[in-house]
Amino acid sequence: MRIATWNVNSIGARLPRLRGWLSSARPDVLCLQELKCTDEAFPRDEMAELGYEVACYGTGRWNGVAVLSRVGLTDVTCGLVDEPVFEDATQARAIGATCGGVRVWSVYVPNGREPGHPHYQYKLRWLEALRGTVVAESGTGTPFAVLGDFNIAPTDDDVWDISLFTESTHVTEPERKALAMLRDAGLSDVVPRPLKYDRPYTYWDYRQLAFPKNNGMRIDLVYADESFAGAVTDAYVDREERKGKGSSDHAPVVVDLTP
DNA sequence: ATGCCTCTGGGGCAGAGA
Repeated sequence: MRIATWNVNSIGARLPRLRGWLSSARPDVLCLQELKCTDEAFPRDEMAELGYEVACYGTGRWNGVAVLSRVGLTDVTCGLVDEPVFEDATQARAIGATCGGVRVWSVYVPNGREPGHPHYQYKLRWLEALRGTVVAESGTGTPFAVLGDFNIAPTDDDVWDISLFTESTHVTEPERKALAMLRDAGLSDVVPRPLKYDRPYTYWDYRQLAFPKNNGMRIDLVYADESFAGAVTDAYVDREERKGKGSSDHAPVVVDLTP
């Protein structure tokens, strides 16, 4: 069984690349983030042509998450329990579904903007709500994982140059502590192979030749419980998908499990 | 090293991304 996660940075702009990637990689389950579309605008017919059912949660211009599956799709949950709001609005950042006997959550963790910003506090509160969902749903014997854009680099080696991040989100102690709390709740970080170079970055900025220079970050993560992690046979970052015109700034992370 | 930022909404350019 193949499960993947990909921040596509707009499902509309990425549709040709998404179709091509689904046809070649053929994941059984794909978690998507940053749809930037409403539920009505999601290209369900195009996904159905490729054999995928869709569960999506999107509100338009920003955010938006989905789960695609060709091994069944049930028990869809939109949003976290006690999910915090930002500026009085709930944002579409988490969707859970059960696919082929595996429980997955596709998440787009708030960016945080900068330490001290209200969005940063929102990010930390949001991660606490995610932990609540993990505690409630993982470790039951049904393989469970949270996959998505966590907007946190777990270690200093997960950014290309830590000295450039002294005033930045993504590497602060409270953010990393939130990840540690997820691990304390029974999840482990399924670290993918990089395919090239020595670090499995998943994101490279569009600017300043970041991708050719490999100035990347590992912020798209797979946090899996024991049942899920124990079944993993391989995991890799599909950096080929970051190349060329019309790419997302994130690459897919692919995990293979025993059937 | 595989390309010097891209996306949406709205109809210009602001806001977000990380």
